[in-house]
Amino acid sequence: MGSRLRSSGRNLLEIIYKEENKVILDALHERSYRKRHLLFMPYHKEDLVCIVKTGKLRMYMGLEGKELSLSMLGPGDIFSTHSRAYVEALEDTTILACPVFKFFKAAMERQEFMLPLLMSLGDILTGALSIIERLYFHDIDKRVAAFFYEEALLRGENSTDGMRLHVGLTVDNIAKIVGSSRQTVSSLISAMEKNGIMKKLARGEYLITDMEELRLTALPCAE
Amino acid sequence: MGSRLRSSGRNLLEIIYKEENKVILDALHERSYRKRHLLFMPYHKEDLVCIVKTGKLRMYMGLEGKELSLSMLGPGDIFSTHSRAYVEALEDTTILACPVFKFFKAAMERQEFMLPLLMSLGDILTGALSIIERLYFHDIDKRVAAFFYEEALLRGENSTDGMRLHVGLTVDNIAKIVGSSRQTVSSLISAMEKNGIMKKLARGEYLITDMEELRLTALPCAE
DNA sequence: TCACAATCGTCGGCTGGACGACAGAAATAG
DNA sequence: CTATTTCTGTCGTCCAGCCGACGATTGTGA
Repeated sequence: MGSRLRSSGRNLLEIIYKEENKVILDALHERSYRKRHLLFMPYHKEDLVCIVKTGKLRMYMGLEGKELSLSMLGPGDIFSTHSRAYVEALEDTTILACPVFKFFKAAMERQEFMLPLLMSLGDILTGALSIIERLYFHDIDKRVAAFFYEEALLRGENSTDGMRLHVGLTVDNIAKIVGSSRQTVSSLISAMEKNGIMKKLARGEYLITDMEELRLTALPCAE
Repeated sequence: MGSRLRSSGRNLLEIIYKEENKVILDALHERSYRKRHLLFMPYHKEDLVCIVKTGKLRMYMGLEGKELSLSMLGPGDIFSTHSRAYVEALEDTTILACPVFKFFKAAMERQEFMLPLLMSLGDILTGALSIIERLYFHDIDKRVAAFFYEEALLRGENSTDGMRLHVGLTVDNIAKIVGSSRQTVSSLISAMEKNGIMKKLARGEYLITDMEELRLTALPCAE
């Protein structure tokens, strides 16, 4: 998901497991959590930098029952606890955590690590700007279409009757990602089926029957 | 403006002008622009890091006549051109610019600079998350009240009849900052006057007559 | 100083989309 | 396997706030 707050890549994990970058790995401590565990609340008092080792996390903001998913984090992704976001485990997960300043000191000694780290931070900021842009400038029909279009580009599989897409998310989950209500997203998916663009096969499974029409619907939200 | 995309401080300027950090200053090139000049368009082809030396810039996103101000940048603030934002000069401005990787190399040699740089990036990301939160979770009346409340905390001046506040922005400018239309912000200001909370003295000048009521109106948007 | 541009307050119409509700279907847990 | 929980599609009501329009006021530049 290109518009999400995450750095894209396993670079960070590969780098810290190199022998010459041992100082960084030594600064990090493993923590494991079970599925559904709420790892961090907003303004967590420990000011940590964390790297996901295995598993999957969801970072989101919430207020009065309403939620906005900021990102789905996987292995190699980095995040900090000094923010107003919740972090929950979507599956059993292991992270590598370190107090911020200790992390900085270690990172400062390894240029090989520092550059991808900065690039990761840059990616996260780009993702935040993308969320802002979408929420402010684009209506929800564009945002939903863009969501599916981008998912299809990333993980769609061609088949005889169209492009199969295993999203692995419920309609409610998708709604929290695109910043809308479940009911609205549901009816938009229904409309796309009526328009011959996409068909819901089962929970989390879709068939995109007209990729070009989906792209046009998503414009200019997805480009 | 606490919720804006800017790092708060002159640290970066002070640091790069120290003799021992000459390598960083040598990497930066001065560029000057007149008031109203559009410095950078979205996806500017030069991938630059810039630090404001003097003057004032506005960074904003725009689409089809609609704009959202992301931040007001002043001396010591840092930004990059690799983004989907426009950058315009609000007054005559001088910036120090450098290609990203060259900047990184120089910064990597000076730990004294690197830490405040990372903290600046952290501040910018915090600001982005704050914008997301406000746009998504709070109605416009809260956002407007929060805007004035925070401005008052920063630069309000006590007087006999209340707190004088020189914002220096038109209603239209404020609307672009809080993410709304001029008409809506105007009518909200009018309502606050009717409710005895704040009074508009002149363009960009306000008198806050009930700071506590303003704070309550702004909750939970401003905390 | 004057002409013009920018700013502004106000009104009313319109719309995007949230959301409660409900019945049915699918998945999960014991 | 069964009971329970989660998910879902659909409908209809409601409302936050956008936006065109217009006349008045203020600020700027020559």
